[in-house]
Amino acid sequence: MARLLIVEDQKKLLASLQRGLQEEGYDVITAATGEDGFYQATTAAVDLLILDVMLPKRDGFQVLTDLRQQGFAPPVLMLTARDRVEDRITGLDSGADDYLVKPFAFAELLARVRALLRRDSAARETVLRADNLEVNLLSRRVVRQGEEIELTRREFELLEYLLRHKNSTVTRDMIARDVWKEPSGSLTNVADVYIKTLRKKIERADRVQLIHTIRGVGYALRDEA
Amino acid sequence: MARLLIVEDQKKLLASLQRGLQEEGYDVITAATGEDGFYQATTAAVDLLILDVMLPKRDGFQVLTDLRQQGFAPPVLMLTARDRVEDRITGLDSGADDYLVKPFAFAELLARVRALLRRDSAARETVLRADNLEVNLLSRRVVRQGEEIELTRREFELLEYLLRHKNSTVTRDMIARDVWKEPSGSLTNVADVYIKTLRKKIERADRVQLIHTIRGVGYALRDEA
DNA sequence: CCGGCGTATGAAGGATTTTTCATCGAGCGT
DNA sequence: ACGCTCGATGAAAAATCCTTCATACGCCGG
Repeated sequence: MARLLIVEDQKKLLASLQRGLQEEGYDVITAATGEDGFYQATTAAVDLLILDVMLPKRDGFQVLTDLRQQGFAPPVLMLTARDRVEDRITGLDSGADDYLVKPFAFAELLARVRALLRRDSAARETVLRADNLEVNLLSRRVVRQGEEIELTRREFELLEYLLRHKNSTVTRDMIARDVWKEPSGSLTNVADVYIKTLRKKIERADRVQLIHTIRGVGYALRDEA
Repeated sequence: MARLLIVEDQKKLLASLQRGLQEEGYDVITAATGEDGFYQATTAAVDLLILDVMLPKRDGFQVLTDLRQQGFAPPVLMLTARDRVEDRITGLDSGADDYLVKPFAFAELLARVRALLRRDSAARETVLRADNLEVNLLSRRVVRQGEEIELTRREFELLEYLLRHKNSTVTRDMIARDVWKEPSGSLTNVADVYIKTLRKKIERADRVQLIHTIRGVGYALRDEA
């Protein structure tokens, strides 16, 4: 589950936020000062930061500016008692993704947290699909029907190539050239062998055949959606 | 510049939003009904959708739900006169990324639009940098000073991890947990060994040291730009 | 039905990657 | 400066991945 960092100096509020968010299943870590918050944000692997503006020593705006400067990428939800429009604009422009004014309903905080995490993970997606097969090019994870499939580098590259040419036939020469980066007349049957291991891994329990043999030509990954 | 779609049935508000956003340099298209909004969102290449909730025929919630269903990915900012917490939660949970209650300050709308667009483009970024080192997460190619560097899977993942935590210290435990996906107290020094191979490959001819040892803590990839 | 061509398959060999281990060296506190 | 701890390093073992090869199978034309 996602890891949240809450930076808030009011003990009672901090405790109740932590408890509430943990009950929702989040992994919550906390800090009570701007300095500690900064430290935790840069050292723990945080998925979302909930940051109070009014903090002793270093205020939230400053912490956030410094973090973004450093390349801190996760979404940030600012909390504050200050309800002036200028404050909200300052917060957003110093790198916050959302801005919630105290007092707020916990349920709304939750909804905003969900929205921020949802977008963050959605935007990172670079996914190729066919049938119920999903290939994430960034995380390099392959999933079919909720089941994760482990592929080696070559297998992954071959599958990516087939997916990019979805519903059209690719010849062995094309594969040799583009996946193996070898001259046209590659003598061996490496590609055949890899097609086999791909089939074994991808078309196992699942009965829908994706990779079709085009006799005399090559292979085709078909998505009859 | 980014293209925004505004869906709003109040003519005067729509016109003033359009004008104001265009003055900021955005490419603005509009719709006055839920149906037209849905159509435009699915056919024009929209970077951000500003969506009113109260619309004739199909209301904003429904339009949004249908759009997300269809795979509509861009961020959505909902506008509404309804200020009940439940409405905001409904909006966020049906796929909105932000929710602004009328009447609002135009400057705040602008700040929220900036924040949404900023996050969206940042998350799509697929290149990590430090000094003159570039790591492309999609092609998995690593280049320093124009020279291509070949990394194995583990080396690449470790480097990516260090870069994602640029300018902060990562402990061996963090590396073990997040790169090797192993429980905390991993007994061996695999990470050390990989740090070494990374250093050898990345800090070769180039004299600028990137990976620093933080004695007693871990390692830090520093970018003193 | 048979032969021939093209594809599938199993297994082995080779190459690379990943991990372990033993030892060396460098920084830090006393 | 000494000793101790932590990190660096080289090399070898283990695991995995990639390629090759020999053979089996199946489709298609005659």
